[in-house]
Amino acid sequence: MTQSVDTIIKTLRSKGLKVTPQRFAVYANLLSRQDHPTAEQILQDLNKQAPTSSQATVYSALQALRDVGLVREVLLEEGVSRYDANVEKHHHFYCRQCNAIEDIPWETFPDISLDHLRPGLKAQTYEVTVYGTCDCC
Amino acid sequence: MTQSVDTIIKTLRSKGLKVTPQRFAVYANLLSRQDHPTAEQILQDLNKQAPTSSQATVYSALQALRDVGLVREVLLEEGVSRYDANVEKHHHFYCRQCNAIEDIPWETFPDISLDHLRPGLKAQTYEVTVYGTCDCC
DNA sequence: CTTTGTGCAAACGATTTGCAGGATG
DNA sequence: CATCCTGCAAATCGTTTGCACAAAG
Repeated sequence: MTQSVDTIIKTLRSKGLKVTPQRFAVYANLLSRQDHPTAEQILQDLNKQAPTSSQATVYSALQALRDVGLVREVLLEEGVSRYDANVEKHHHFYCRQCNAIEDIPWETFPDISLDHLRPGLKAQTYEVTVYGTCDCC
Repeated sequence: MTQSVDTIIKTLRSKGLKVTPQRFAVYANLLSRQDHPTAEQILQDLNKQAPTSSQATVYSALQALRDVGLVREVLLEEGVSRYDANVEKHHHFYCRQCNAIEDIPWETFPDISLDHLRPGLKAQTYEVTVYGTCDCC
């Protein structure tokens, strides 16, 4: 999942986004982690050593990345958006104990047929969310 | 899904909740609708004719109902919690156009085996979320 | 009567916005 | 050099809380 600086820059440019240190940092940070951090956590992480980004900038970077489809928003915890740089089809596991979110590979479950939905609903995609507890809990 | 006044009162009592007009109204309102309203929408609805409940009361009623398992919180829209009086196992359809949320009966999809999750994850339940557009969109 | 619920207004936390400077393509 | 981005502070929105009063069991 970790990519070279050049690749990241090319990806951002290919989506028409100007490459700034802050935006690069947000996206690179997200690509480098396997958890699903909140905007606040990313901000903390980026400013751990030295201040590099402001709050508003992190929020707007995430918005831009989401708008161009490089980042997905995950709504599983009350009150906060969490972010995921994995935009391939996949499912999620949510730990009710520690609120950890983990990706589940798409192939883990057999494909579900959406043919039996009530007529009138036009389905585009689906995903499975599994609730439980993880190792550390 | 609509139940008699008596049944609703008995249900609330059976969960150890004091039956007040406001709490009754919130629960009855939720039972009577098939959409998945926000706290704000319930408040509006209840106070449409005449003011019956305050904002804080609706929020605390929803909290109480959720705590005893009579109501489920649905997190599919950014920034808001929506509520569902259907606490049976079921799936959800989310309309990306109008943000409508609709229940999908559990039997619509074949049961998924959770046996192939990475070892270490203890699954309790799962649910499928289908994204698409609905009739009116 | 004791406990729990209600209502108001103020407090809160996550996210957004307005606007003046700065950096990018 | 025109456009888009950054940072700050103030604003907004959903939700929670403190506290005095009222109602339920």
